[in-house]
Amino acid sequence: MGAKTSRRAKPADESRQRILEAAFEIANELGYEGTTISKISARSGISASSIYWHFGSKDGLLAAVLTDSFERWEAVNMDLEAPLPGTSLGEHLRDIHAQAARSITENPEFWRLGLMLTLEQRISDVTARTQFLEIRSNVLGRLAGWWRKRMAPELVARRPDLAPLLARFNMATMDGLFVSAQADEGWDLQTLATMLADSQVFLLNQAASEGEGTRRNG
Amino acid sequence: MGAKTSRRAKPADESRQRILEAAFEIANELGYEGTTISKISARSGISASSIYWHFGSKDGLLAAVLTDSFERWEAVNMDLEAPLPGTSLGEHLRDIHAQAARSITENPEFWRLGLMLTLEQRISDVTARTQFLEIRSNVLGRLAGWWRKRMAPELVARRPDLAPLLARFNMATMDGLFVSAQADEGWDLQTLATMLADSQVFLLNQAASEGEGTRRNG
DNA sequence: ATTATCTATAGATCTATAGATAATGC
DNA sequence: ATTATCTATAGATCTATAGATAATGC
Repeated sequence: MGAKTSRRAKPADESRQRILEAAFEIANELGYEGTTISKISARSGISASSIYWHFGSKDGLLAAVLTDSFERWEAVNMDLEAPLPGTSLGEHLRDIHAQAARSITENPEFWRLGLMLTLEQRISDVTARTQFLEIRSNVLGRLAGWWRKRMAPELVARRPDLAPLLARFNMATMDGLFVSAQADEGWDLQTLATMLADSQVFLLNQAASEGEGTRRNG
Repeated sequence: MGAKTSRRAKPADESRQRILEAAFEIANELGYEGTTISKISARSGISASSIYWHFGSKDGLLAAVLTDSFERWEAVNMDLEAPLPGTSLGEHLRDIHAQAARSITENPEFWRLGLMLTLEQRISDVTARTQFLEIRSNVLGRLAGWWRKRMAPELVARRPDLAPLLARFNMATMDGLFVSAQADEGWDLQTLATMLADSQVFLLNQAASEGEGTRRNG
């Protein structure tokens, strides 16, 4: 009943966008396995066959969802700057981590989706999972580069493993804070971010002083 | 074809166990949403109706899976001891975290399942999810208690928030190492565990020395 | 009688495609 | 002609239950 549905009312890819949004929301709530074309169709109001027309397959759709949401996430979260002159490394790190902690609570969607894809263990035929793992490894590389610039050249030469380790320690802790925030709203993420910043400064100093005169043991 | 299936060949709850195992494996690979009675039936070789007879519902089955796997996990992972006399806190922590890192790679199943349940955001009608969150909060409480015993009474009185914070920092980092290990096999978890131990000792000392004469600012 | 299993099946949901149809761009 | 949509539908899979059947424990 009511007006006959007019086909092709929308310009170009407004529908595409609606589908991506609905799929992103559902994948975020339920993971890859819980995301079905049916649910996406119901939420977006666009027929299942149109979804297939746009994306070809569930795998293709989820891959597009990941790319699309990554672009938005990256714009907000990946500006790694050098500390301003006059700012200590410790202060700067506290700022950076505080910002990261804020983004964990304010827009957790992209990272949550990625972590769910990481934990779901299908043999690897999920394109979106592979994409996320690549993004993750890329972010890690950028973090390591940032750390390398904060280290004295002598230290970089003596401990080439240190920058990647600090980067990994960083990412691991942030992943952990992320999961914690999902499990329980009551965490004081700001304080925990400060603890991480202070720990990193300590670890860096520890490594630097180990080299002064003494040969490392092990 | 072949011999007619004999019903009720098995004693008491051997079947129950087979179902739990199959369900645990599948839930581990695919999360709650990806776990279906059909798949469990196929993997365990036990008919769907028998599964319903044993567990009543999918929710009931997954709740049983979580309880059952938690018991096995707890037996291996939750013996928090005091440091032996003559061992420094730092050395002891390194041991503890090294052990935790080993268990992350050696039997990640229970914790992975829990994290997947945590990240999947269904409104909360999943009993297993609630159970895991309670377990998590319980583990956190035990960790905080452990830390409190390592702190001078004066410090406990002055910074009652410190033990829970160290516990949370600990758990967050371990969650993060866990996720990292799932994403990429190449991590040197032992070194990262050492970094965590050293950081905690540093944070504890930092808090202790802050109280010597100076009033904390903020 | 109770316990534990099976087969069969209803009804929902899911993936994917075929084929019709309407708007757009030549 | 191409683009973007819809309805209809096939066939698979899923949840859950009914009802039959066999072993066990009185």
